[in-house]
Amino acid sequence: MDRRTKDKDGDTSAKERPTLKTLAFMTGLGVTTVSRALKDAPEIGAETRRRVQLVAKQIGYRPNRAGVRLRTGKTNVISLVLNTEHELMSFVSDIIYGVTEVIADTPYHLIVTPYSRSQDPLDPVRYLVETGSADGVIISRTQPDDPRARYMLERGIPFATHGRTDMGLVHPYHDFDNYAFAGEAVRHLAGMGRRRLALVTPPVGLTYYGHTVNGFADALSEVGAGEVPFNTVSIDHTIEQIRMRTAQLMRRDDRPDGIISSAAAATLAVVAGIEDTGLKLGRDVDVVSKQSSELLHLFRRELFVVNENFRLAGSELARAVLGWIGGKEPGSLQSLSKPSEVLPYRHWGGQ
Amino acid sequence: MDRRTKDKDGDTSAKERPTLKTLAFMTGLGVTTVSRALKDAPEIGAETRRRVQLVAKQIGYRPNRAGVRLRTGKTNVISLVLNTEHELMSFVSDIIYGVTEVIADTPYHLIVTPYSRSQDPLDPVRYLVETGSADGVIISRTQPDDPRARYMLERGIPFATHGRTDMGLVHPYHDFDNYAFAGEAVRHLAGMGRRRLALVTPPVGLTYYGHTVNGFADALSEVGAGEVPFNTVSIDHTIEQIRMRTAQLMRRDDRPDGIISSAAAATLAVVAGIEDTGLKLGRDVDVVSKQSSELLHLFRRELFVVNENFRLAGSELARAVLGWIGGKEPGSLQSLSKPSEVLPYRHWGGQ
DNA sequence: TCAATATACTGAAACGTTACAGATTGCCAA
DNA sequence: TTGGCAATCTGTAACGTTTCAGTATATTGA
Repeated sequence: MDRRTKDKDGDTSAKERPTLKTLAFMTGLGVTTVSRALKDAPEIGAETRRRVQLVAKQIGYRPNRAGVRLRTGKTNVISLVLNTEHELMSFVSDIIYGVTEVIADTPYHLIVTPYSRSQDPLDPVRYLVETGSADGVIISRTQPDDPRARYMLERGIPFATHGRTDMGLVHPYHDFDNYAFAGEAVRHLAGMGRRRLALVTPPVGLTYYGHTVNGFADALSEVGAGEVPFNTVSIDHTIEQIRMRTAQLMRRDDRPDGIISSAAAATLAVVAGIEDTGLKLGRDVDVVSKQSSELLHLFRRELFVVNENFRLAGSELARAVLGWIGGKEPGSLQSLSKPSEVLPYRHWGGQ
Repeated sequence: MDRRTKDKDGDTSAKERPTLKTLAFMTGLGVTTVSRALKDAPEIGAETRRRVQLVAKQIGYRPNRAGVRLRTGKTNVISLVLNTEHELMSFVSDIIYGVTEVIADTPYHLIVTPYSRSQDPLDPVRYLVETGSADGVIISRTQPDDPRARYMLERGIPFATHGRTDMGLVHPYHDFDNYAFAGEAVRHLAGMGRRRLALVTPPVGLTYYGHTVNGFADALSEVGAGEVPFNTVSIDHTIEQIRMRTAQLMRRDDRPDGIISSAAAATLAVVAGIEDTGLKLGRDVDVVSKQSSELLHLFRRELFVVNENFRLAGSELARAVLGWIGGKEPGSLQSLSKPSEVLPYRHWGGQ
């Protein structure tokens, strides 16, 4: 018989990954006892518990995920559901880092579940739930009446949304206060004497479109400034479209003297469109933009920015899902991130 | 007895997810037969096979991943290993989309495994291999003598690297031809009469640092231009550092009249640094930069760009790992992406 | 002293899948 | 007729884990 044949108990070759059976053999206990000792079950003697845990640590035991998952249904997986066409570049990378930061010292893995324009956004969520592929889900591009949230609420699977819903249903979320952002931006521009403001909106249909538009409108009437409608684009449009439409806008007689943009990439296009018409940023028009990385000031120093931290969003969302999975009240897992004040140009790094 | 109690065979409640047992019950066959019929095993009758597959499709049977994984060890998971500090934003999002595009119609899931500055880059890879968490791994920031590639080669786990190694070992990779990029950039600048060129390099230690530097040096001597050493920064440095060091560089007597930058974010900082000293892009100095999204021309129209497609890289890498898993020769799963020509400003979208 | 009870541990079964080692049937050659 | 063989199908075991239903021993109360 081959000398390296694996024993029924324990390992002779020391090559295979240790299992509960290995631990049971080494400690002289039953696998049940070992299993319970590792999870601090009450009916295990204190010394036995310590002994088992010591040995487990020594030989680097790690529970087999497939075993656990098959037996308990627990996947130890969080899924981040992303739209492969319309998510912002910076959003994807930062939110992933934020999530991984939080789950780093948990047994959780992060899987990325994509969907594209052609698909119903509900598809990937349905897949995840039906196949039981994740213990928790994070979705973005949240809508006021979001079928995905409704579905997951029905099926009882923990999730968190980036952005709020407005369905009268309670669930964890993290959101940036876009109402406040738009308001601050308007007040800032008004404070500089700008009177005719235009808004580059978030995608129509998403909840924060409403927040932004309302913040904009409320602040406009508060400061007594006027709106120049600019409904032909949103930040979901291509750079080229935004640039062209901005140029069209700026050639009108009633062109705005202040523009507020909901995303950095759109802002680049807006500025290009402005300059295409020969107008000058800071003289003819001022622009306030949200950004998620410190790049816009390099682009044009005349830009005003408000920072939105997507890495924080990722962390908060991960914490929220884990909290729900861990049994906390969904209602207690909601957070709203306040915008920074509007920041003007400042010189970095130089002495 | 509760009426909704689950039968030993089949489902009465029709609420649970179908398994092989469900299928076996419905077709009147044994689970073994069903299992084999679903994977087109040869010893199953043609009609039985069709019948089983029909029923399976009808009731939406999906193999339980945990069951398969426990039994076979196959995880159906590809892991993308990312550095949470130094990866480029655009890299992360595009490469993820590229990968998901390819694995979309396979049973594979993508998990993101992060590591940070404080950790040995080998750690996450070791974790993946030791716990058997993935069938294939994709790594970036590849080094000429890469311990991760060496390790995975030893352990026999399929992987692909973004960037090449130089260890005399064969493995799948996808790379951008940075030697060609640097060469093209030099020739372009020389063609405009630029004679003293500086290079903002990739991170020292990565393989493509060498490729870039060599392409730069070879082309310099080919066209008879000179190098202005600029070794105090790489694209891994912060925006602020690059900006400051560029300004220092541009204040020297022997300042360059042409700069080549290996990444778009660094280019923003370089341009800012140039302008901090009162010099003008296009007049005093020309800059050629790599970019992965069409943004630099919006930034300064005088910039010259070469496009690198990270989404393509993601797809190629995914194809490569899947190929290796599927039994193809590692040596046949290598691809090199040629740079586009150097592109000057052009106006988009306008009529 | 005896039963009741608490304490510490254990084997067997089950989750869903695949691989192994048959079992059954029909057909053909000798 | 019989033996052999191909074509189809099947039960059992195993992957590693947790849960269920115990068992054995010591401790307690009366």
